[in-house]
This record gives sequence, structure tokens and C-alpha cells, in this order.
Amino acid sequence: MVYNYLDDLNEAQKKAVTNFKGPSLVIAGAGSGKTRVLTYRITHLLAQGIPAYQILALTFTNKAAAEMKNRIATMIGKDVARNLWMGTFHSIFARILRAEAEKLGYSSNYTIYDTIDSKNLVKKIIKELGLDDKTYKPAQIYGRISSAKNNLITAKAYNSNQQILIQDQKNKHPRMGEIFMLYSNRCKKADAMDFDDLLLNTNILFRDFPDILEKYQHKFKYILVDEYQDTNFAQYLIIKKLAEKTKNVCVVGDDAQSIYSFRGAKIENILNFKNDYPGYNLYKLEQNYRSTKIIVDAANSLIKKNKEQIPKKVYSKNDTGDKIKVIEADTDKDEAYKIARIIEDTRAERNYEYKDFAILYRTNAQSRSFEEAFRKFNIPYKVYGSISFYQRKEIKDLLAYFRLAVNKKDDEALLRIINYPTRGIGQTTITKIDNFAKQNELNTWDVLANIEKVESGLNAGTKNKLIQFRTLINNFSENIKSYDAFDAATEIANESGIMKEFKNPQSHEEQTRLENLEELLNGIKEYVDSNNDPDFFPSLDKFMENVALLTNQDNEKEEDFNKVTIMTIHSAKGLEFKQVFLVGLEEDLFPSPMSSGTQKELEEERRLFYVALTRAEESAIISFAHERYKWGTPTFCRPSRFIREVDEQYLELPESFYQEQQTSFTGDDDIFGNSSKPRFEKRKPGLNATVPQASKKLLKISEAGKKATAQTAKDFTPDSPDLIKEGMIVQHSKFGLGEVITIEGTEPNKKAKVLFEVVGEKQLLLKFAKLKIIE
DNA sequence: TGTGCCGTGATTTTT
DNA sequence: TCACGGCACA
Repeated sequence: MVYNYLDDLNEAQKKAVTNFKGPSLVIAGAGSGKTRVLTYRITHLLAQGIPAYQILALTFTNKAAAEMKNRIATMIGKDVARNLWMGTFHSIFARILRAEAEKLGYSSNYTIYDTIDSKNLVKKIIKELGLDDKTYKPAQIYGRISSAKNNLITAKAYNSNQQILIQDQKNKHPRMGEIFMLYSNRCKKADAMDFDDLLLNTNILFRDFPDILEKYQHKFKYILVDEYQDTNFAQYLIIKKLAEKTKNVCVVGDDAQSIYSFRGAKIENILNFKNDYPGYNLYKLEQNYRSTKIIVDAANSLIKKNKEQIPKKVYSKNDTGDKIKVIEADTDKDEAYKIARIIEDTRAERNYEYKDFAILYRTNAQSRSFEEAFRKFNIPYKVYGSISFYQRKEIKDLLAYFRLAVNKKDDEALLRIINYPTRGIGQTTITKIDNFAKQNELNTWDVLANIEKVESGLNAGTKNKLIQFRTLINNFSENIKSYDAFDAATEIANESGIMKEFKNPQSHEEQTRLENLEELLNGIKEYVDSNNDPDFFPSLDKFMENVALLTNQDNEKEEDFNKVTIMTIHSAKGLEFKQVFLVGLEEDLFPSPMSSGTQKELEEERRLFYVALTRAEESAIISFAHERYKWGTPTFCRPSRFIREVDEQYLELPESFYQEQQTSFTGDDDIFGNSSKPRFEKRKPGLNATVPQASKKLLKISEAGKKATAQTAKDFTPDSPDLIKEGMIVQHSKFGLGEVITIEGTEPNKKAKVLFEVVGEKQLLLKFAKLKIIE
């Protein structure tokens, strides 16, 4: 060791790094140096003379793995770091499964189906069974299959479990089990595993082949797991089995930051570590180095409302910092503009750069208003979380050729490209081949391979086209044996006709697609060039091994470096910014109405808020709007309960908030309002009671005319005040629909008393008020 | 077989 | 609002 790395650590961190024998649980509060502990612990293991190949370090993202690897490489050298088994759960076990594939009846170059492939397959099966895809929503069905697998329930086990079957009956999905079974069989037949199979099959491998389990138990003498609070049952059990012999397992995580239960993560895994590994060592990293005192204390004041927690006291020794400013906006648009202005101001006042800011929200749909505002203000920004690079259509299409060349059984890939670019093989033909394949229990490719002999009612011309396609693919798979990945890929890109599709880009969109394809090829070039192992041939099939496991966050572009970050809170986990804007803090948005039904769900939403707040280093700003476009319709909103849950001493609230507190926040009873009820029953209880009775006409209009309202709100042109009469239904740009109760006074000071649907009764001076006549 | 229009429905998503 | 799938038509 070139320097005494332990000097970089505080006492708690040092203990967590140096006590490397036996089970360890490291509870790492937000910003407490979790990654540091992990990397230093590995460094320490290596310094004790433990060989790198005996260390298994599991993360959830490629990014986290790459970051750790880099840090370790700088501390102890690239050559050693390379031999560590460090990567995501999926990539590590995909690798092990490739080595052991035959035992489970797969080949070592099995395909990995990504979510899109999986959903397509589910969709197809639902169709084939003649089921209604409104009852059997593919995404939902896939979700159920996925969560079954994450709980280690195979299709077979699923179908023999009475309880599950009864549950499906109740859910109006009596044929769920059948779909699951077909789905599993199809994947197997295509020599394909989906994401969940990678974990499920690893478990099956370890269960059914004890000698193999023993081999890996012996191999991995030290196991480290990052973000342990986000492990699902399948992952938990793999770790448990691998660590059974040595018990040298170190898990790091923060129960307060568990936000992925909807994907099967079990917070119980971290809460129950003490039971699984009695005699474990517990380390709590409680000093937050990232944020100001106010931010840490505010976050604590909120999170303490959660019941299920490992007790800890996160604190900061940094500056006190600014109070968290709460900003009130009229509309979502207004919210974005206000924030754009603040960004420009802060940049000037504090000498911040654009990269120091982040906009964090609950749902992706919220990005739009910010994109628009930032464009207006010329603020450079980058939006994360849209569609991943590898999920773009053009990329998936080209990759499908690669996949088929590597594994001809890959039916999803085959069907994707058999007529793309179009080569005269239409739906009718595909259906015929497909049916024949199914009747004879064959892969689609098998039918193509013997198309000359197949009695399928296809005419000679069509057969010829199929033979041409077959020859094309056969050539490709010949090529990948001798060409390196880049040469093979380039050949395929050209010969398949995909590049030709974009030869003369007609639109900006086509231009982007071409660039994406080029980027993919460049990536492959890099892959080939970066190999300096003379014993390794960087072929296309090798490149394909991990492609399905890559995501777009893995390749940040350099030009995106100094831009404002716009992303969901989920994707912000692990990141930090000087100033964080927590936007859209409204009921029915955050907490999300979809996940505030149960206490458990609500606690997770609260943890989400906690994660968001603790991303901030120097200041955090919370915003909410009174009116927001939801699915194209302007909707009225109330501030989120989470604002109120933060201890007020850390907040700088807007004037109106104190007034509103008295009316809309009189108690908790309106908080759990059912969102299907008409809105005016939920706001301002004092007025609510009177509104519905007062105007049946208004109610009728607002119920029937939601679409009309949406249109009028968009291009709002007020009518002349002279035309406004008693009894009319009018619309106000801010207050929405209302009924004119009385008109009094004389020009130019005519006043109208209007009963609005949402805000109740208002006196309006007609010369100022902009009203539009609806009826 | 390909195109264009209309109706529908819509969290979060590390792999 | 926006994206996607189904269906009618060329």
C-alpha cells in the first residue's frame, strides 16, 4: 500500500472497513460515505493478501459497479481490480449461468430477453389464447410473472399452488397460470432467459447441484453487497447460500432509502439481517458529509414518522445552511418558470454552474413543463429516464440481427426483423410459419431451415423470400465466427439493409436514429479496441453477452456534463447536487395515489421524499402548484402532506400557506380522500358542503364537459363583461368553472358574485375579471 | 402489404 | 398531452 488509506476514514467507517471476518451489517445513512466504506473494505481485503478473485461485490447498477471499480483501480492498480468479481447481480450471475448453462438445459450463449422482449412475448401468448388484452393487460401479467419469479415461484410451482390460483380467480385472471407456463416454456425453447430468470435459475442451479454451489461457496470467500435494502427474495437467497460456509458477508444499505418494493425489493431483508446472521457486527455510519444541518435535520424530522426503521441518528457537522424554501405556483407552467428564474438567480449569486442543480419529481410526465421553461430561458438541461439507449427501436432492431446470428432459436429477435427492413414477408406468411412451428413444437427458425419441405400453403415466391432471409442470417452467423465484433456488426448493419433505411435522413428524428446506430457501432469498436488480452477474441457473440444488461445511464455524454439534471427521484438515488428542486409536492401526485393506499406504501413514498431531500448538498427548494395539467386536463391540486410533515422550523413557507393551513389543513380527515370522488368535495371542507347543492347545473357541466374545459383552458379568450348575466356558467382562467349568482353595481364598477366549482364563492369586478361564457 | 386516422389509456423501474 | 394499437382503406 502506498499510503495509509485508513486515515481517510472516521471511527465508524474504519471499524466497518477493518473488521472483515464474519457477517457485517453496515447501516449507512444518506451521504455518510457508503461507497467509500465498500471500496476501502475491498482495498483492505486485498491489502491482507486476499486474492481479488475471491472477492464478490454485488451492486444494483452498472454505474455503481464501474465507479467502485475505478476507485479501487486508482488505489491499488488496474491489474488487481480487474480480477475482482464486481458487478450487478444480474451480470455476475449471468456470467456464472453461462459457465453452467448446460446443467439447466440452456446453451452457454443463451439470449437475455429484456423487458420489451418479455412483454412482447406475453402479449403474443395472450393473443394466442384468445384472451382479451384489456382484462389480461400484458404489462400487468408480465409484472405478476416477474414478481412470482423474484419470489422463486416457478411456473410449475405457481400452477400447483391453490392459494395463488384462487387469488387469480378473484383477480379475474383465471388463466394467469397458463400464461405463465407458456411463457416459461417459450423462453426455454428460445434458449432465452429474462432478467428474473437470471436470478431464479441461479437459485435453481444452487439448489439442484450442491457440488456447484460448493464450488462457488469455496470460490467467493468474501462477499459484499451494496444497497442491501433493495434486494429481493431471489437475490437474498443467493447471497445467503453463497455465504453459508464462510459467513464472510458484508451488506451495506439504508433502510430509510428503500424505494423499490414495487419491483420486489424486500426491506425486511435488511431489517432481518440480525436473525439470519446471529453474532453479526453492526456498524452505523451516521455522520452525513454531504448536506447542511438543516437538510439533514429536516429529512430526519420527516422520516421519523415511519414506523419500520432501524434506529439511527444521522447528523451533519457542516454549515447550518438555508431553510428549505417552499414555493407556491399557480400552475405547473408557472412552477417551471419560477424555478428557471431561481436557477438563474442562484447561478449569479452563488456562482453555481448548471450541473449543480437538479429537478426531481415523482413522475416522468412532469419533465415537460421544465423542458419548455428551460428552453425559453436558454438553460441547458438533460432529462434522464426516458427510454434507454438499448431500448430504442432502431437499436433493438439491429441488435435483433446480432442476436439471431448468435442464437437462431431466439424467436423474439427473429419475429422482430423477419420483415424489417421490409422484404415482402407479411403478417399472413408469418402467421403460417408460426402456426406450423407451434403445431410441430419447433422454433420459428426450424421451420425456416426446412422451408422447402414444409407444407404450409406458402407459394413459391414467398418461400423464396424466406430462403433469402435464411441465407442472409446464415451468412451472418458464419461471419461472427471469424470476424471481430466490429467487422461482423458493420457487415450486418449494411447487409441487413438497416443502414440503408437511414441513408438519406428525411427528418431530425431519422437523423437521430442514424446517429444512434452509429453510436452503437462505435461502442462495439471501442469494445474490440479496448481488449488487450491476447487469449481473448472479441467476437460479436461475446459482445452480446452483456448488452441486454446495459442501460442508458451507463454512457453519459461529455457534452451533457454541465447541464441542469431533470429526473425522477428514483433515478436520483445515489446522486448529489448543490441545489435540489423537489417539484410537484401535491396530493395525488406525491405521494402517488397509486401507492398511498396502505401504511406500508405510504411509508415508501415518505422514504422517497427522504431520498429526494438528502440529494441536496447546500439547499433544497420544494414547490407545488395549485393547478396542473394531468392527461391534458387542468386539475386542481393541494399541497402535499409531506410538506407539513417536515418540521416547520426548517421551512420557509409562503404567506398563503399559513392561511391555507387553517382551511384545507384542518385535520387529517381530508387527507385520505378517495381520488375518484369529485374534486370539490376534497378541497376546503368549509366551503365544500355548500357547493354541490348550490349548483346542480354547474355540477352537470363540469362532469360532462371535462374535455371542453380542457380545450377552453388552452386558448382562453375572455368574453366581454357586458355579456355576463346571472345564472350563466362561466370559466375563469384561474378559478375554473363557476355559476354567476348575482350581478350588482353599475358600470364601470359592476360586480359579479360567482360560485366556483372548486374555490367556492368569489366577488369579481367585471372590468378586471376575465370570464368566458360556457353556457 | 403499407399507411393513416381514431380511440384509448396512462407510476416509480437499478437489471 | 402523447404514444400506441387496431382497423379501414389504397
